[in-house]
Amino acid sequence: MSETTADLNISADSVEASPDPTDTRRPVGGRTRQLNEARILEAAEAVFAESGYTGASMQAIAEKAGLPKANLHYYFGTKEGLYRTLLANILDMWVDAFDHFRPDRDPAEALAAYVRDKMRWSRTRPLASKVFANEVIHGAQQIEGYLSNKLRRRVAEKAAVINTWVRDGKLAPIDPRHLFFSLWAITQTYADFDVQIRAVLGRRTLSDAEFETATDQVLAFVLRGCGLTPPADQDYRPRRRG
Amino acid sequence: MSETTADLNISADSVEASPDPTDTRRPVGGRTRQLNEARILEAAEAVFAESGYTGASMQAIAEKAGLPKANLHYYFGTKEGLYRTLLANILDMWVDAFDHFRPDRDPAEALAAYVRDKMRWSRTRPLASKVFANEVIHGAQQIEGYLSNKLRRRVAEKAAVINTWVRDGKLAPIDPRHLFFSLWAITQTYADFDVQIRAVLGRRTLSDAEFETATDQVLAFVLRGCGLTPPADQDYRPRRRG
DNA sequence: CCAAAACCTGACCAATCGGTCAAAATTTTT
DNA sequence: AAAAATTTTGACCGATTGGTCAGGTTTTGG
Repeated sequence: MSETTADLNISADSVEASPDPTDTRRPVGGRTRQLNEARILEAAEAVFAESGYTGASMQAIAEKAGLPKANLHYYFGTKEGLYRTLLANILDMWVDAFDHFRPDRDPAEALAAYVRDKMRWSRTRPLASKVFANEVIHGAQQIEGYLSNKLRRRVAEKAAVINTWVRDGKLAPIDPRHLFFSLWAITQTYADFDVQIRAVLGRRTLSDAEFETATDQVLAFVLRGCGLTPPADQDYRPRRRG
Repeated sequence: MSETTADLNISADSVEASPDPTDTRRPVGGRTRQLNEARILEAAEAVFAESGYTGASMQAIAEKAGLPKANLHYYFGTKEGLYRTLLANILDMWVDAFDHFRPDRDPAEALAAYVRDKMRWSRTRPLASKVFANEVIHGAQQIEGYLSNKLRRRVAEKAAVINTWVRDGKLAPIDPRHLFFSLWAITQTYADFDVQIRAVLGRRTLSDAEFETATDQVLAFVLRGCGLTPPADQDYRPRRRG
């Protein structure tokens, strides 16, 4: 397996492994290496998102990256190694959004900031979201450790914060963990199920304005769902059919 | 292609094709045929849900069904034919839940019935949900027609009903289509992302009681999100950590 | 400028894939 | 019971898969 293959079981514990003397990893430097690995990972994200893990072929990724197939194996060893590295990159960017939930912050503000972050993520990195969704749907074998360790702890930590808000009467009585499940589902559906959404809306693509509308709708729904009042009534009003 | 392969482009229009004299399909009878097709479809649902379309092999489906591979091709022609038939079966069961949204019905009751139906579906047919999710995430090439025709029309039809409720002040100002996106996402996540949910909750499996809790949480969240009052405050109360 | 390290890649391999087919076995119809 | 229709199945096919490797080229550091 490649030297750069991420070990999700380690990173999942948010415990950096102590320096291993037998670690043969080259220093992550190497301009060429960094450039090519980035190109390969970008291509891999697109192909894995489109075709799933098994459906994605190293050949297809290589072509999209503009490199010969053997080159991919040189940098990442195996297909699984490349896939795991990609997943690790995605998860790293993922966790930070939790930081909005702090005890001293206004619940409505925290929720709004979190939802907006997640919606922006669905808008700008839909492929990453699809790779993650595909992984979880098919059993999450590669990120089992992350889910039941790092993510689980992080959710428990933030659930405690939300529970204090509930206790103080700032929020409707809610199980924070199920709240998170709903928040994830609602926001990520705009990335994962974009085809369905566009089909139902009758649009080939969603403009920035349309996606803002979606975000406003989601936000208002979530805030009301938590027993809060959306900042201002949306200017949305149903129109009678001509 | 097999005679029993569903033509999703036709069924998607909810227009039954007029009897075609050149139609060479055998009468769907044949006890053996019906039995074996059912066995194969059940096995296919499990394998497609677990491995996705490309990841699923006819060999794996055959083994799960307890039949030789050539037998599958005899009944369904190609892998794509089997897959499309399976999808058609799933979609057929799907659409009916919409019927809860009727102008004369109480909005809270209609929403509650719909959510409960969808949650029950996630509980009893999680594999079907996963097959559908996988299909949509990877482009929905096989059900494009269904999404942009039958589903789109059905949503527009029910969106009109919900709009009247909004106009009458029975519901908070909501874009019904985005409401549907959220409802689908929230309920289906309990099937599609079950691994993640169980990991976060720290449970190997969810008992019926735990799933009822989830349903209650989702229902209360949705009703509040629509500007309605949940039937009774849940007995949920956050407990301080020992 | 030169040696060593890093990088590149065409050619090749065993395994698995979806699909075919002829011939045998079974069931249904007459 | 004979004939026809349906079902079963092992063997086989070309294509594609992930992965390997030897031997080349390029880059880097002293």
